[in-house]
Amino acid sequence: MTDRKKKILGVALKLFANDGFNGTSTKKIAKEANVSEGLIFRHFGNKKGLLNALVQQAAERTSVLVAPILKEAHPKIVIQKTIELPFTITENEYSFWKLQFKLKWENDYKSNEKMKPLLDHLSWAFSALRYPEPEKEAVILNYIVESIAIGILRDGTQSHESLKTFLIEKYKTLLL
Amino acid sequence: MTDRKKKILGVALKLFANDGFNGTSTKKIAKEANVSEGLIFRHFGNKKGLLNALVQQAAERTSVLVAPILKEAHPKIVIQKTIELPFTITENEYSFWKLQFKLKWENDYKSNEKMKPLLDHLSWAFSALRYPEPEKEAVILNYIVESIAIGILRDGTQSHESLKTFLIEKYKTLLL
DNA sequence: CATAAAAGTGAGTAATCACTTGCTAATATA
DNA sequence: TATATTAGCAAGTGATTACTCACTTTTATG
Repeated sequence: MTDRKKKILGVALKLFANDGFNGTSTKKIAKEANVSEGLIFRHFGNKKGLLNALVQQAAERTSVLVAPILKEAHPKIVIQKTIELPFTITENEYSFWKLQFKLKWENDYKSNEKMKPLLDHLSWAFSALRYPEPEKEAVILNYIVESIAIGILRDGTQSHESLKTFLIEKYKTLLL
Repeated sequence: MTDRKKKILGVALKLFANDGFNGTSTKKIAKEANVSEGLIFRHFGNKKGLLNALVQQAAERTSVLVAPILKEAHPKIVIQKTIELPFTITENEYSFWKLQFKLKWENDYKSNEKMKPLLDHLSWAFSALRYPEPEKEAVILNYIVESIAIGILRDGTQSHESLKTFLIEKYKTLLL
């Protein structure tokens, strides 16, 4: 991948995340990336192709992030690592996640199956710990984690830091 | 408020919720509302003015929905009613809530203070029930409820119905 | 009933949109 | 080194955009 192509992707990610897909013109992307507008279409075909490239990058990045949890064989640590997940977001990844969460509302990009493996592994963990309704516990924890991620994207990490230990302790003491 | 004005608001709500603000043209709104395009600008000044009118309607509607919980004086019922909140969404309100949640990602309409009174009342309820960290419990429950609402908007009510009783039971048994 | 205000229309308008085309510069490959 | 392929640019293109304006129709009010 050429430097200019990477630059286009980076700028598009930031602008799509902030101003939305329809709120961002290809002209603005080109200008901010110091690139001719035509180059965007040379590389990505059309505007939607540019978004698709970003979505594919995101899918790969997500699976990398979730992989260590899926490999984890100790149920308690699976839960702990899941809780810690949103707190591993660094500021330079904000645009990335912001776009991810925004796209969940677009009809074309619902794809909630990306988190399915994590949900299944969480169910297994709760089941191993003898929770009476492991699937529901998994869904709830997944919801909590997603909301925290959204909250962090809105207000920053440190405002939620105390929630992390609180949740970890909460789930720790509930395990008997 | 004239019939045509109401019609414009209704159509705009649906289209903004589905296709986004920037993804919806005033021409399309006018056509679907059987109204001249100029009338939109006569009534709302500009396109953003139309969105603002919808946002204001939403604020009023939200406070009406939350009001009975805020009046509730029994902490256990405050929690139960909060859990039940997302399940009171009917299908004809989907567009309304969809737009609400989408707007949370727009820089101009973050306004998360709308739910602040509910959050405070939840804190009070958990405090009254001798939870060691009532504020955090309130935040978590609020997150859960928001996520359920989002899930319902995505997959419908009945797929989440079992979660309701599960959560109510969960919070019931934890109270000593 | 007269008249002013409000509601409503439809044909514009300049600006912006995503995208194309014809071309040159760089890079890879034989 | 010759040549084919890819990367990149500048100047377009028609379509669409939010919005305006001159005008007519309806409603309210003294």
